[in-house]
Order: sequence, then structure tokens, then C-alpha cells
Amino acid sequence: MAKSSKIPDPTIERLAQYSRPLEVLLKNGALLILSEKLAELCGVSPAQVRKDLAYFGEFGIRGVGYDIRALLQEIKHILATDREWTLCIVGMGNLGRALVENENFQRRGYNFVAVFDSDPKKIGKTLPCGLTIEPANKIRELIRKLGITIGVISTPPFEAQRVANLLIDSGIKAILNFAPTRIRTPDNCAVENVDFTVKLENLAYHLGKIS
Amino acid sequence: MAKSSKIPDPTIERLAQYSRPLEVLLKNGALLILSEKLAELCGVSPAQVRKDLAYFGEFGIRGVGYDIRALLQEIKHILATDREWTLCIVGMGNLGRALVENENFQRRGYNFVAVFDSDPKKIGKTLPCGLTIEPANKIRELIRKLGITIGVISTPPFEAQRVANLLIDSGIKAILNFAPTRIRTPDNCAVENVDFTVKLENLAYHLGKIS
DNA sequence: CCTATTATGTGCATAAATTCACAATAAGCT
DNA sequence: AGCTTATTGTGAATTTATGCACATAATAGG
Ligand SMILES: NC(=O)c1ccc[n+]([C@@H]2O[C@H](COP(=O)([O-])OP(=O)(O)OC[C@H]3O[C@@H](n4cnc5c(N)ncnc54)[C@H](O)[C@@H]3O)[C@@H](O)[C@H]2O)c1
Ligand SMILES: NC(=O)c1ccc[n+]([C@@H]2O[C@H](COP(=O)([O-])OP(=O)(O)OC[C@H]3O[C@@H](n4cnc5c(N)ncnc54)[C@H](O)[C@@H]3O)[C@@H](O)[C@H]2O)c1
Repeated sequence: MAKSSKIPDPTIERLAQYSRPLEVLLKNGALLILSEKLAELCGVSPAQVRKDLAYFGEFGIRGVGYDIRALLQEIKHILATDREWTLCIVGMGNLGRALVENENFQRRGYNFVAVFDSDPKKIGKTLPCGLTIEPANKIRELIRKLGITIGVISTPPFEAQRVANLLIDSGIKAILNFAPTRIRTPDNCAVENVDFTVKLENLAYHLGKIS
Repeated sequence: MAKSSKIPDPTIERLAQYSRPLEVLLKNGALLILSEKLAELCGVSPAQVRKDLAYFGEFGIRGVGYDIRALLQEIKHILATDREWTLCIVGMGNLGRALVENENFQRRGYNFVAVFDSDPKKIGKTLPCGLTIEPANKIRELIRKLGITIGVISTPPFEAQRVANLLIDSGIKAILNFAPTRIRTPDNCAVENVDFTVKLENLAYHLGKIS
């Protein structure tokens, strides 16, 4: 049963990772998987896999393993990815465009329904995906009209907090931020940051210890 | 002093994060910062900041704070970002192009010196940044010739492991992987994965608990 | 030169996350 | 049915990371 208050944060992150190979296996027609196998595919320990899943219920069959289809469904349900989400992107530069054209998001239920920019030269342009770039001053209106719940920020860092405030003001409850700066949000708005250079610096650190 | 074996992994990640606001402060002419202020800017506790830094030495002045310029230099030295790195990108789709055009990397000493693709229609094209897309079969040759140490993978997931093997074979010691799949590397090759959809699923989980 | 003030550096306590090890249980076999 | 085998689910032990609280050291002011 879901003792929902006490779930470790890393567990949530791993659940998403578990779903990747499960999807592939399911597509390939596999029916069953052992914690040991899934662990290996994800680079974690088998006990970790079992414990992560056990936080939410008993999804396996002792002595047998996990039914792949059922397990995937459970994980998707836990992560609330068994429904459709509507998102918008603010800042349609190189990264924003790469995001909106990537069909991985769509396939997982993350639907971009509006994209914004403040550059007059970009506003009004229609993208290959069919969306037209809207001016930043329509953010509030369109978020409400289209019922957008997740906002993606891919503006330069200096604009990120201003944009975040605008999104929060418009009722957004979750933000994915690609600008390499921390943005502040009230407690009722979740933020996840993606900063590639931090990852690179991690690599550099490890390389530096060798060479 | 560097008891280098016992540094927590999260500490390394945070060091990179500390450097962001420090760079901004330095540019703005600030000279001094307190652990409390830096902590606030990064969303961590002041004790955490001090402890993280203390793993590597005594960089502050008691009763006074940290000299911003010196601290930044120390952090860069620890992370080995006080030197230049040469990298290549394999897979010049939307994401690969966004990465190579982003001057943030260059500014931090991460220099893309070669980019590869397997699509004949893309090979030979010259990008705004001045690099020409090379065929995948020149990966080995160019990595050696240009002394490339870090490889970036932005191919579809199905190709990622194959590409990784090629990079490892060519002597690469660190890989930044954007394909949403785990890649296996020998112990002497570090990997960092960047998976946006995992972050989104994190957000969805938190949203799901509310609405 | 001494005292008050301030903010760092750090040993110790606490909390969080992972791993261990085994009891529980399902399925197959005889 | 009972016995064997396999793998899950989980409490307890261990490891890892964070936070606390104060000793330490530097500075400023009288
Ligand atoms: N491109 C990458 O590979 C990459 C990698 C890591 C981080 N990032 C970060 O992601 C962000 C975007 O990167 P990019 O390469 O697409 O940059 P970019 O300069 O190509 O695009 C930024 C876009 O944001 C728009 N913009 C600026 N202010 C705005 C505002 N207030 N409202 C709406 N739109 C606004 C600009 O007009 C521009 O189109 C940056 O913060 C960058 O540091 C990018
Ligand atoms: N675009 C995004 O916003 C985004 C977001 C998250 C993850 N990703 C992931 O990043 C990767 C790249 O995304 P994208 O949007 O640029 O995809 P894309 O399809 O636009 O580009 C992939 C490129 O890789 C090339 N390629 C394929 N096999 C290759 C090989 N063996 N050697 C060299 N090149 C090869 C293709 O020719 C193509 O140019 C994908 O795995 C994607 O899932 C992308």
C-alpha cells in the first residue's frame, strides 16, 4: 500500500528509469522480468528494484517475477503518466525547437500545445510540428484557455525568473527549467532543473583525477 | 586537504552549481560572499556549502567570508574546468545542433571540435559554428588526431550503445549521453546521462499527488 | 593590546538511502 | 498432497549524506 508520505525522492527518479527498458521489452513481446534482470538493465541492485516497487504495492509474483505489462502499467499509474498532460514552451531558440520537434514527449503523453517567444522576428512563424510561435504577452491567456499544467523554460538565464513568475501567475503548477540558473517558486509549484554543463563538470572532475 | 577518495558524489554536483552564481557575482564586481548567501542562491543550507568546500581545503576567512574570485578559481580547479577540454558530438539532429551552437559550453572551456552523423544527406554540411559534419566512419581517426577526450551522444537510443562502443574503442574516457537508454562502459570510461523525460515524470508524479 | 563580533571549519548527532539476509509464498514436479 | 525450487517482499544492519552547535580564527574598535 502507498505509504505515500515516506517515498524517497530517488525512488521516483528510478521508477521512470525502470519504465524505459520495460517498454522496449514489452514491444519485443517479453512477458516476464526478474528484479535481477531489470536491475542489470538499469544499473542498480536487485534489492533496490524490489524495494522501490514495494513502496507502492506487491506487483510481483514470488518465485516467478514481474508481469511486464502489469508492472509498466503500475509504474505509469504511480508516476501519473497514464494520462495526457498539456505543456507549453517559453523561449523558442535552438533548444526550444529541438524539444517541440522531439516526438518522444508526445509518445509519453506530454503534449506541447503552445510555444512562446518574445522576439518579433520569431512570433507568428509556424513550426514543422504545426504550432505557431505566440508572443510572450499571450502566455497568461493561452495557459488558461488551453488548460496547460506544465511549463518549460528555455530562455536565456537572465529571463528565466521573470518567465517563471509569469507562468506561476497564470496558474502553472510545474516547471521544467533548462536555463542554467535557479528559479524560485512557491511551494505549490514544483520545479525540475536540467543543466547539461553540471553533468559535464561531473565528467571533467572524474577525468581530472585520472589524467 | 583532498581526502579524494571520500568525497560524496552530491558534493561534486553542488560545486558546479555554486560556480554559476559566483560567476555572475564576480562579473558584477562583488568581492566577498558568505556561505549563507551562496546557500540561499543555490537552494541549500549554509552548513552544506561550508562542508562541501571544506572537503578540499580552507578557502574562506573566518569572521569574514569567501573571496569570490579565489573561491571560483578553487572550484574550477577542483572540477578540472580551469583547463580546456575537446569534445565531439555524434548525432547531429535537432539536439546535436542546439548543443553545438550553444556558446555556454565554449565559455566554460568545453570546445566542440568535431561533429558526426551517419546520414549521407547531413554529411559534409557546414554549420553556423563553422564545423563540418563528418561521417561516422571517421570517428576513430578524428578523435585520435584531435585528441578528443569527451564524447557526446545525441543519436536515437537504438544507436547509442553502438556509438558508445565506437567512442570507447577510440580512446574516449568520458561520455555525455542524451539518448534515453543506459549505455554500458568499462570502468575507465565515465558516463553521465541526461534524460529530460525522467525529469518530466518527476513533475508528473508531484502533480498527480495534488490534482 | 585586549575585547567584542562575526562567520568559518568541523566533530558529533541525526536523517536518509541502500544493502543484506531471510521469511513468505507461488509454481512445478513427483 | 507434499516436497523442492525460485524469487519476491521486508525488517534490520549498514552506509551515506545532511544538519547542528560550538570551538576556532580573523577583524575591528576602543
Ligand atoms: N542549446 C543548448 O544546447 C543548451 C544547453 C544547455 C542549456 N541551454 C540553455 O537553454 C536556454 C535556451 O538555449 P538556446 O540555445 O535555445 O538559446 P537561444 O538563444 O537560441 O534561445 C533563447 C530564446 O528565448 C527567447 N526569449 C528571450 N527572452 C524571452 C522572454 N522573456 N520570453 C520569451 N522568450 C524569450 C529568445 O528570443 C530566443 O528565441 C538557455 O538558457 C541556455 O543556456 C541550452
Ligand atoms: N530533441 C530533444 O529535445 C530531445 C530531448 C530528450 C532526448 N532526446 C534524445 O536525444 C537524441 C537525439 O535527439 P534529436 O531530437 O536530435 O533526434 P534526431 O532524430 O533529430 O537526430 C538524431 C541524429 O542522429 C543521427 N544518427 C543516427 N544514427 C547514427 C549513428 N550510428 N552515428 C551517427 N549519427 C547517427 C541521425 O542521422 C540524426 O541526424 C535522441 O535519442 C532523443 O531521444 C532529444
